[in-house]
Amino acid sequence: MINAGKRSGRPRAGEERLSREAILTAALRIVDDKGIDALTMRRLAATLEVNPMSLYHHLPNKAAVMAGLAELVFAGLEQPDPGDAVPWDEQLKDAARGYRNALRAHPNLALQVLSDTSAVSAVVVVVVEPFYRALDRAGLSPRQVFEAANTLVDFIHGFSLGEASVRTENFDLAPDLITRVEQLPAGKAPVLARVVGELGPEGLAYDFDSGFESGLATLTAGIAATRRR
Amino acid sequence: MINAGKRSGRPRAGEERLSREAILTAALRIVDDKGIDALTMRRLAATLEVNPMSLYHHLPNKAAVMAGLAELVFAGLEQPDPGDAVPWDEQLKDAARGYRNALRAHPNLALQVLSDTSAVSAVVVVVVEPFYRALDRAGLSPRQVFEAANTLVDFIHGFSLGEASVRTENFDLAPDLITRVEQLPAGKAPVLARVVGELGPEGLAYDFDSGFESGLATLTAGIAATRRR
DNA sequence: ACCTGAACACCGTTCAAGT
DNA sequence: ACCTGAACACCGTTCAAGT
Repeated sequence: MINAGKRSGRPRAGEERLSREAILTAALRIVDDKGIDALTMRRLAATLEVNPMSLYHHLPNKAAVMAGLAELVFAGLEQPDPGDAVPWDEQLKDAARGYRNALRAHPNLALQVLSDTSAVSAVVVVVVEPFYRALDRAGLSPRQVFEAANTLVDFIHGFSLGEASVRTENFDLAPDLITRVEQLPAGKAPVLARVVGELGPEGLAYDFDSGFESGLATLTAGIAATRRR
Repeated sequence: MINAGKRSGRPRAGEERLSREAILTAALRIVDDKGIDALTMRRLAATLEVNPMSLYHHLPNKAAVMAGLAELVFAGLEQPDPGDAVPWDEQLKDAARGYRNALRAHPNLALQVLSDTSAVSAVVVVVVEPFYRALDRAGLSPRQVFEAANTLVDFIHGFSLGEASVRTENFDLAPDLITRVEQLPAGKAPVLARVVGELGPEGLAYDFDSGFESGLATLTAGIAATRRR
């Protein structure tokens, strides 16, 4: 209790203990350390050694805290763009890897961010330029650029959702999938059962990195195919 | 107040007012009508005209209610498989459309389901067979089938996430995107700005159906390309 | 202007008591 | 076995009062 003898009322000049930024930083720490459910206004205030109500002078409500977190995490995200030195598809893949890494940096927050339309569109608009640049270089029409970028972003979101869920729950995909397949009624999903059987536990030991690369390879190949028509 | 004179204690035989199924059905109705946040144990009990605590005799806690909802919605989902009468890529697209439609049927629930690993893997294992069948027919190796199916499912999840968010918030993509692009610092995202400008409001009037089809086209083209190596 | 304390209207859940 | 009532330990937020 460093601040046990705290007084109420307005702090003296230069003594403000609270600011929007300080609140959001503390909130991000809670989310990263204890998960999204652990973030309550009361707990947040407690870690700042402040009355819960003090927060409301800097942020209007809890939703604003959430939105502020999304902003905090992604606003500073600058995509390192390899530029025209590499082929367009490498440029595109690099942009995708950067975006995935950004979403991965705060897995507890990612679930929240990806379910929040306005957070997503704020983030996407900041992040998407390298995608557009690469797709433009590939020779796509404006409409094709727009659609390909959307498809790629959707893939990254879906992938990151799975990745974040697994991270926050510490669960092992391969045994889970095998068990589930075994529990299905016999003959219900023959091809699935055969493929899973042929791959075996080693083959299914899911590696998120190679799964992501595989998706990128498929998507860039598909985009390249679209281009030539 | 139909049941104002309710008594406590065990109901007579054949008089049970509560069951797991009745609870979940009522819960789904609340979620569909008022959104996921409106689903509280106390409110759920109220709509069933029952004491909140009675629910705990049928489901251990609120998380079980959520999981039960995911199960309820997707367990009965049978994919209409056009079978080998159509080319593999049409079969694949049909399976994807069916899965998207299933996620779309309860948009308020979709956000929840897609953030819940165990719900997702339970759903996926039931839904994924037609994907495997089509990809197998395309001549992919087991490993390629596995990876292509994952990529496709990730795309559908990311797409559905965006679709569900927009539905639950009733928001218009095109003006939002244009405004956001205009608010970016000049020169920050030149290609994005140019593409958005060339498409114009009409070109950006986002149609989820054609966005989804565009993604499917790219993915199937990419899968076809992978196959021939 | 900024922080506080008490209060309001909620939550999910435990536990002992009814029939 | 199934339902209930009271209680506990929380929430987010409003409002009036301090300095």
